[in-house]
Amino acid sequence: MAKDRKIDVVILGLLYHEDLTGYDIKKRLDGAIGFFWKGSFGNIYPALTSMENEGLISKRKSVNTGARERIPYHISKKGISALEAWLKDEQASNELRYETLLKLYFGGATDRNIAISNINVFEEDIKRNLAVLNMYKKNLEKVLDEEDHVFYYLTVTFGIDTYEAYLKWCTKAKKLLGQDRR
Amino acid sequence: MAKDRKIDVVILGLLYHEDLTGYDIKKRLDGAIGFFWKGSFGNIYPALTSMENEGLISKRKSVNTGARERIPYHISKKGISALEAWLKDEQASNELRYETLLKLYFGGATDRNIAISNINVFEEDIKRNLAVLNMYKKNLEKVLDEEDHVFYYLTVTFGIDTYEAYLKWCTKAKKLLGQDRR
DNA sequence: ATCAGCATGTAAGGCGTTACATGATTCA
DNA sequence: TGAATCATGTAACGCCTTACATGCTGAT
Repeated sequence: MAKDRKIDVVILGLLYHEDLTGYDIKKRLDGAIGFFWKGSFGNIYPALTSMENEGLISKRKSVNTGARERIPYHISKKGISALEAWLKDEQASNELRYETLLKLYFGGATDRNIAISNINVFEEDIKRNLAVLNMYKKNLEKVLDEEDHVFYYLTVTFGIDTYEAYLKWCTKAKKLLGQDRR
Repeated sequence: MAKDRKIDVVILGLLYHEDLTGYDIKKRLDGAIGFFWKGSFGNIYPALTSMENEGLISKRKSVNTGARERIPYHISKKGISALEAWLKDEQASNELRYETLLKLYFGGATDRNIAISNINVFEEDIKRNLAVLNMYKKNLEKVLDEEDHVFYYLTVTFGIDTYEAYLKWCTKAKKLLGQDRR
């Protein structure tokens, strides 16, 4: 498996449950997973090719659903082993790159209203995302007893809890910047 | 300024206050900024060179402090304009890539204890970081009235608030995974 | 008729990580 | 003596984003 290409394990994780095409995988990444991991076509398709060469996954016969051909992939035993090895490996790289915080950190270089305005933009964005996550949560609660849904539920509540913390911080931050005008 | 190379604005933001060498800049990025933005030598030095070619910054005369030469950089008027333009631009890309959440999402592929163990590793990591951030906060509170320190303070409290939310979530998550064993 | 969505892929180019090269000073 | 820190840089390599190419189907 490619050393630094994390999309590989995302693909393996998804294929563990069902055969999927590259397009399907992209759809999944545009959903709930997208809140903590992103992927693009130019990222996914080459990964599928190289993972097939490594024997981690295999092509199933392509299906024509009317539109273009669909090429579903299937996980192999080797692929399952690789997925398990990754899950058991305790080290995980968690990184956030928050341009909003960067702008705030350097906010002293311009008018303070710019900083407040940037916080507002961030706040609106988070509110939109929070609404989506709450919808996911609501749907997941109905099926919490089904296989693996606890895990999906937990990633969604992680998002909700942190986004709610963000919103509280936004309020505090704007208050501090407003009051403390010098 | 390079289109997609965000390290440029980090450098400009830091140079706005004082002349710094590449090494100094790396030190800053290893401190409080590192919680929301990272940088490496192989990232910083080439950026300094290209930004000098663009006239955003300029070399000051190199100083020998005994060890190797130090080459401080100074921000130009053009550099200040670029920094301000970036601050005023409302769009900001905020991305998190949380491998821990990825492992949790796909946690159904192995023993549930693996998932719990991964949460524990994450929790310990967050606790360590939280201790550092609380120290930063304590130090900043003493000098909150000084120029720009409100901004540094706010980025630190952002980190503290979200990390505390993470910890609460960890407790909930482990409880749910423990109880709900099927 | 046209646009959105389905679907697979390639190509260019930039960006970043990691390791390496070099070498002085300070401290244990 | 040896390790850590100071300090600047280069090189290899891989990864990812973005844009492009292609073309069908179904809905408006």
